[in-house]
Amino acid sequence: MQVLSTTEENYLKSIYQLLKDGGEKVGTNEIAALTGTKAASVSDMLKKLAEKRLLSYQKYHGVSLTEEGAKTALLILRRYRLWEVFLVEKLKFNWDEVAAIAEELEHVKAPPLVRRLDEYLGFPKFDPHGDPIPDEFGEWSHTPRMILQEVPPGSAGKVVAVTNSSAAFLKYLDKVGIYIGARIEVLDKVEFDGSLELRVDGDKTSFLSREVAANLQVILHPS
Amino acid sequence: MQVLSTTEENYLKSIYQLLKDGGEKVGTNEIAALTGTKAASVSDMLKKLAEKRLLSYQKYHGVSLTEEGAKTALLILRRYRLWEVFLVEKLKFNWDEVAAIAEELEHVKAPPLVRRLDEYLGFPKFDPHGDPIPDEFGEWSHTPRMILQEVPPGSAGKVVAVTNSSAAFLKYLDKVGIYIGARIEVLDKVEFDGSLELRVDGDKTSFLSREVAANLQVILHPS
DNA sequence: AATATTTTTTAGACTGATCTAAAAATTACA
DNA sequence: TGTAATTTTTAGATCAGTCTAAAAAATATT
Ligand SMILES: [Mn+2]
Ligand SMILES: [Mn+2]
Ligand SMILES: [Mn+2]
Ligand SMILES: [Mn+2]
Repeated sequence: MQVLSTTEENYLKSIYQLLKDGGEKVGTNEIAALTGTKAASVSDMLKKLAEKRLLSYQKYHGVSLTEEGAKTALLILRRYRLWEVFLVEKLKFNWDEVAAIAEELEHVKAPPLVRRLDEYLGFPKFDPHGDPIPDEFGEWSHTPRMILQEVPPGSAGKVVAVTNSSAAFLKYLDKVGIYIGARIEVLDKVEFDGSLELRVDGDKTSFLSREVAANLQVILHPS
Repeated sequence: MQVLSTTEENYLKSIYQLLKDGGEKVGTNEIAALTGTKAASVSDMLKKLAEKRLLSYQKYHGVSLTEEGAKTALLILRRYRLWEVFLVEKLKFNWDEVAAIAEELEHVKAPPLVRRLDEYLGFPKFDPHGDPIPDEFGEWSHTPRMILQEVPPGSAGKVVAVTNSSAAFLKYLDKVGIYIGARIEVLDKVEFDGSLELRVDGDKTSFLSREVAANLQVILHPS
């Protein structure tokens, strides 16, 4: 496992994220958009990371991560999510405030630190947004989840993750009383715009737009 | 308060340390030795930091920190020592293992993080080595301390700080059972080499060399 | 006071990360 | 299928931080 710069780590993680919710390959402009750089800079970095065998790169045809690149990305993600847990569970930050800080902390690489932090936090399996935390080998358990938007009316379940961690989205969820672990009953799906009518924790009744419901993951209760 | 790079922060903290246990001005070579760089690199950095009004610099005559430079250094030291407390108190690292990790963590500058960390740790006034932790204004209370080496035989006191934080030194203290808070009675001072015979916590009797005793600070018990 | 030694600065070069502008390749579409 | 639009790469600069080697200044020694 090579020692990477903060910048290299940030690129690697970005590429991982883009591949995860995209396809086989990811393009230069996409990476530039996500990392806040220009395509020219990305081209340079892709060459460097390909040189280090972290990704496979054919000019003009995008990149994908190698085995080693993917594993490295997952170990960065592990640190990122462990710090997120720390910031929320221990320092009492709200879940919409932790992204930027964890973005910095994730680059402190001392392995004993990561191990002890994990232990101190009680070996959490999920971060404050419901995302799984890879273990020290870059592995995690995949539990089957359903997108709330696709849950048929009449079903009930539990919110287990959000697939958008922007402060705006998370603050909105706070306002309507939705959180990781909240019990949800889908009462109706409005034909016109695809919005959902639902009950949260048995009492509150809310309407959620299609966009919002598409960014919530649930596990259905057996009915 | 300007935004400084990690490198600039490290230089500033080093210069602060050198001035603290040295005199009025500190020279280029000294800084190079402490930061592990070459004199030429230091010259460049001194120009840059002088430009930013963090230190006053006359070519060939060494540097001293300005008011703003000193305050900035103290805020870096604050973050460093708070992280040291975290690593020892919460993550259960030994006091000889935390320097390098805190050296990295100190550069995460998000102000809410530092505030919450301080709160979470219970607003500690001293780090694991007994060094005072500056408050958010860069201030701390100076309690009068005595160097163990200078304590007259027959006196008793409490260890409150170490003035050397090398792993070798700290491990040695572990071995002879000396720690921050340990009660010490000075039984005798050996004329020949200046070493001390003392009792630790009422039972164990040790001999400490002059070098070791010179790096321990105590507060004497009123007798 | 003159010379030798030490310290510090400058000159010039290199690396990593970034940019803009221009060239090249790919893809879209008429 | 040939041209237009888009995407990507290259060329050439800049900036921060570092280095070695050489020049300059300060300090120590005779
Ligand atoms: Mn990051
Ligand atoms: Mn998260
Ligand atoms: Mn540092
Ligand atoms: Mn300390």
